[in-house]
Amino acid sequence: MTSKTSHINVHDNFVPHKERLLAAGLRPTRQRLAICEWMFDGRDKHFTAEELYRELSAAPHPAGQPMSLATVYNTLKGFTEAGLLSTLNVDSGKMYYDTNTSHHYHLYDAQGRHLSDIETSAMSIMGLPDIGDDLEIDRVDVIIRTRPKAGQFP
Amino acid sequence: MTSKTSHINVHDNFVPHKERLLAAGLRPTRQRLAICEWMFDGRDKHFTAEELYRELSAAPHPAGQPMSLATVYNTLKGFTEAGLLSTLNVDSGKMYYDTNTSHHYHLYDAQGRHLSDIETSAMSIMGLPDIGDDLEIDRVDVIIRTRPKAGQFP
DNA sequence: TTCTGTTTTAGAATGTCTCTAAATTGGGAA
DNA sequence: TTCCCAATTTAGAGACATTCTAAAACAGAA
Repeated sequence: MTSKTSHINVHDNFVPHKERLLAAGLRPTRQRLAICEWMFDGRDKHFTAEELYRELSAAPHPAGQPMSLATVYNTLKGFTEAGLLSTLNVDSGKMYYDTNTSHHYHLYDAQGRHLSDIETSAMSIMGLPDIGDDLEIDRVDVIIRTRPKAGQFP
Repeated sequence: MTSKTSHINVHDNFVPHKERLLAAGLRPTRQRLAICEWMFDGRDKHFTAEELYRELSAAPHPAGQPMSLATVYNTLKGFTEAGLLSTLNVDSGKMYYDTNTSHHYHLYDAQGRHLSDIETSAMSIMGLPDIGDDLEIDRVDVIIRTRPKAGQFP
């Protein structure tokens, strides 16, 4: 076990991201790799462009790379088009990105401004409307918005 | 029939709107009445502030009243807080308003940028997640996004 | 190493919406 | 009716998210 993994060093962390980018047809630049490293840490993440920019600008950070805000916007758009990210409209005014690209629903705590995923297997929607023969369903967005229970002291 | 309705003139159209505003605790100003007249024509409407502004600015129009864009924004915000309108986040960047204030779902044709309502009675959602004892569900937003069927020639 | 098309960048520009402070208005009181 | 005042409207500035532009930097092939 030790011998097999002993020559895996920190730089190897980039390899899966590099492959992921190449597979998506995106050139693995320093900036894209840094964003991948921050985003794809194994847990589902929901964030805005501004949040990602702040995270990567905050030095020291494992994925810290000086990067312009325009690059963050460009990259997130490119990743979304390439299918590496999905987008979410929780509130008008800013776009949310989601590292979970499978079809799923969302729970949104407006108080804490926190989003979490709900797998489609956990919930079911019945009675989808008839949309005619020329259209098909692209996706079904569901956002369950919660608030502190009435009579609750926050 | 004629005698009973013969002295109902165009100005009477404003009366229900005036009452609606007063009931909502809003002073029935010229601008608010014009917006009401345009919005509440009996059919459910989905629109942005900019669209309403353009509609009311386009003369001649039955509800045409010179009105600043700031007033449109202020009024829509006030109407929403008073429960006369509901809001909808279809795409980030702009807010959509809906004259249907009952709880319902939406069908969104991204091609034609057209929204339509789906009554909650027509659809059912099962398996809502457990959200703990301190929170309650504020509302469940559902947007069914459609696209032209693959292999379709638009 | 050189070359070329891609990517990044700073800063300007755009679009949506809010704020500010001054002018106008609606509706009650006199 | 006329006066008055708080509520409303307004133009314009400001704030914020995002996109655009055109020039500099870069990645990867030759």
